[in-house]
Amino acid sequence: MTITEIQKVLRSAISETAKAQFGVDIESIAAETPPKTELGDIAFPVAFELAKQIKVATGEKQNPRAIAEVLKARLETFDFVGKIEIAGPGYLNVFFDRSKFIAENAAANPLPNAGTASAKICVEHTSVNPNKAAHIGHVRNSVLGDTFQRILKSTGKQVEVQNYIDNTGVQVADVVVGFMFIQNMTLEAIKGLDTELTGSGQSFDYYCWDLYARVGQEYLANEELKSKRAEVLHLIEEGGNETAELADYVATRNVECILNTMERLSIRYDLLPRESEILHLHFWDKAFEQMKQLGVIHYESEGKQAGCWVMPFEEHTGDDDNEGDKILVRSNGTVTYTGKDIAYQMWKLGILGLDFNYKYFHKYANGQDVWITSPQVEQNEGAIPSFGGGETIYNVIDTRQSYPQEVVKKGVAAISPERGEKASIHLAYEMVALSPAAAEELGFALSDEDRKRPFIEMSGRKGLGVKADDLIDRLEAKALAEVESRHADATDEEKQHIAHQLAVGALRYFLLKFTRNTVIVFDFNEALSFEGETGCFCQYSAVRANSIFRKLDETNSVESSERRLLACESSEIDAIVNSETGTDIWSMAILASRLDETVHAAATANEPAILAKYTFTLAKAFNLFYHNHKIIAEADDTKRALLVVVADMARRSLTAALDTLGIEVPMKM
RNA sequence: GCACCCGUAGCUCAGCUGGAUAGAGUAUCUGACUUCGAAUCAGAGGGUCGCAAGUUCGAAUCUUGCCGGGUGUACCA
Repeated sequence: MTITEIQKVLRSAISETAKAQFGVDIESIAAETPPKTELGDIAFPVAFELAKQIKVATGEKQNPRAIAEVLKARLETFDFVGKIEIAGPGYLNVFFDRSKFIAENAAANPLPNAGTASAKICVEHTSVNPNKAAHIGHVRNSVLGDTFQRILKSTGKQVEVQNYIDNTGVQVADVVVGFMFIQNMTLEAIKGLDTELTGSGQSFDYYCWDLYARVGQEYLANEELKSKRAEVLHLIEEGGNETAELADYVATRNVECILNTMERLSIRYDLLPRESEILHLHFWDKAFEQMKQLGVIHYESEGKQAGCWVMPFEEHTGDDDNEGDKILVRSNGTVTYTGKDIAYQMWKLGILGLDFNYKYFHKYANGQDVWITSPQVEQNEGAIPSFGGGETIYNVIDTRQSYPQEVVKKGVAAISPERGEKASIHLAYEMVALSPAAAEELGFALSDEDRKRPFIEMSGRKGLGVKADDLIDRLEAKALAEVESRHADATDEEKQHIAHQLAVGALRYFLLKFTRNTVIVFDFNEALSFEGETGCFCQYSAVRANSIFRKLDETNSVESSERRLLACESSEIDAIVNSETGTDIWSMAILASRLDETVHAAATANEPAILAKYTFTLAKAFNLFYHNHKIIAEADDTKRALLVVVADMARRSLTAALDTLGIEVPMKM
């Protein structure tokens, strides 16, 4: 039995006993992991809760320890239980039968549910405006989203990953203004520039990064240029004209660049839904009609918002400057982002009654396909997968967009009350900001006031930010130097591959170790570190584990060791595992067995950091285990077999945990 | 004004639905490479969990108030 199964059995036994012996119904039974192995493998603080309930029901005051005694007698009858202790004021501490547990879990899959299909879940992440290169703030979004979808898959869910392309928004319009009215370039000229850039090893999205910042600066001084923005935006939204064609080229090229950046980090998508299709395939019109009929929005005929369609928002009141209600349709008839997102989310949930057209976009190096939406029906080779229609949808979006996301959620819930607000989940996360020192390191002049601030927000408009590709390049270069110093004999290709794996591990772990609602104040030293709580540390631990198994001969292989353990008396194993030095062997085994439980906890709490922390703890525990036990050199046959089996449990669990974080284990490092 | 987030070791952060002696990393100091790889391990010092009340057998965790920092409240996204 796995830990999860054992917990389930124990919980229901406690619940039944509570009902039978004390007449109390207890809805949820908390199970804890004791702070130390010496205190047990699972702890139930349930006796305190029961004492309280009994007092409420009968007025009778019972001692928690006496209640725990009754539960103890019941739980002791299970064969997987070694012993039970009542500790402190009434903790019920359960100790597993160690030899039995190891024998049963030695060869178990650390993630038993992965791959078992169920109702589909849609995860939207990345959704970078396609007008410039991605910076590390965008990468936090993508890494969180990608890791979360991996976590969901590890719990057995079927997941579809979408990256929304806002190809008709203001930000794309700004770069288009830059190309057309600052650079005076036609579409042909831009294509020529693109070829030129590619030829000289530069990238289109970097060029746009600088151009976008320049447009932002020019707007401040040039009113005429600023007036072009609305014009251009209108033409892009309308489509079927030269400006729209130019914008489409610019946006698509940026999408390609951003997808390349993300692929460097093992982040891939199934579908790229575009905003232009939301408009041209009349998704909004349909959602708009439904909301009008249901009365969830209304037309404002007077006041500040006269001429607009708005959704009321009572949760917080407006002030002198702003109304509390949210505008979905502007007085000029155009739709806001929030409005379009309502239509998009309805499609994601399969309640819109319309579908996109699809075009094959790209095959990733690993064989995965990514599709993009299209205004017209396309001739595709092979079948188009079925997109959208998720049972639950997760939207990985900056916490600064919490307010419009609440509006979207309310709109969707109003149209589909039976699905309700639980169907759409905003996976919010705090921004990645720069320390004043980091901003200056990037060459930005700061005012004295700025220098006193706790952090400086990154800004695409100002061109202030750490570009993702730059950081990955720096990480790879640094890792390569380290690999070079340790494995000078390896081929260049091999060394580069390892350096790449280490860079990905470092960056992904760095962005995952913080919980979602922590602002990451970016620091170059910390982000570029390979020591301490880093991805590299976890990878190193796994690499060491693997090197042991490469050196084990046939008679000591994992399979032989498992056979040897099964053949010997359990008392013999118990003698080792229950001895003083054996306790940390057991600690290693039980910790390695908690991956499945941890992945479920991370999925339930929508918090990938829980898994990152566990992975680090596991790696640390293995390093200690590795230090304290000489596995290959162990003289005692049974103990050696036990060490091999436990080390194997640890490395498989560590490898699976890292894989769920999107981090590979190098061959050597 | 209103809504949301944060305040825990010098610094950066964990702390699960209230539970056992509040933990990591980093920095500082000390020790360990003839070994399955030292990108590692061990040890030491370092805490009024912002402040104050309340609920409870029990509070870093829940409630209220205050102080300090941040974000949002756009006919941007």
